[in-house]
Amino acid sequence: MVRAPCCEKMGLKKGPWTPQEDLVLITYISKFGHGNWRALPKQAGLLRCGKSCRLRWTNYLRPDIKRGNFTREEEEMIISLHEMLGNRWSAIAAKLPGRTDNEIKNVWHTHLKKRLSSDKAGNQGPVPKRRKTRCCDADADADADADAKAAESPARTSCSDISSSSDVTRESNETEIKDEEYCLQDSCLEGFPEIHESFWFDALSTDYANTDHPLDYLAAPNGNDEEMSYWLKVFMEAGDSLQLPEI
DNA sequence: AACGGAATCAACCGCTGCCAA
DNA sequence: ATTGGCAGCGGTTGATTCCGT
Repeated sequence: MVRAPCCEKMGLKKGPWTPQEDLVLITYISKFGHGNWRALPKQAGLLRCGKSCRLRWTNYLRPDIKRGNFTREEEEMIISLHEMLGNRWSAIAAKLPGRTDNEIKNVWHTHLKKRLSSDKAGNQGPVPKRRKTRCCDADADADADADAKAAESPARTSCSDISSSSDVTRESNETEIKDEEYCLQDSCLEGFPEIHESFWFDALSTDYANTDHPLDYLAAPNGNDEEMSYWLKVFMEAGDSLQLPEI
């Protein structure tokens, strides 16, 4: 097999995602889904490889992700599932709605492994000092909010269950678009113009820039499908010859 | 207040398996 | 049966944040 060139060699960006990139990705996937990760960044105007986009979406941006501290019950579940399944993090994540394999893997390595070893030694394991995501959960209240929001989410599926974003976007936006129409065959993508990265960035609102998380803005009281369409229109109208594709 | 070590977690790397040609 | 392209997975890394001194 021939390995695809790495992002760096292709002149693609690496490292932490900016809120602007997040918004571009969320907006694009909400509107068009992600049938083809490899084609997505180009179509959306992102200087990222498809792999990076997929990871960002599945581990961080999906609307059904449950953020905040793991509950004791979740931790116990991870431990027992790990006994059965081993390091099959995606399989474990499938049993824990709203949790990603990456997150579970991190928790295992940082908390649970230590706790287990200290339990075996007969100690009460050290209580995790903190768990704070970098841009979502500023404190415990935020954690609680995140949990509450997650609980309100109509249908949370695990990372592993998501092979197409259409489930998520459809349900969250209450649209009735069929899979065939929503999935990104190349023909579907043709309607979406290729946009230079700077175009999106220039079009961003300050409101969005002041939120902690892209979804905080998009999931705000007005954050619905119409909101998405509105922003897309704003973006499109900022350009000269760009048009919303027909879906 | 400043510093250094520890903890955390987002993101990357590289491999595997699946599928279509 | 073989090859190439892709998505997904698990391991690992490195930047950031926290906490104790």
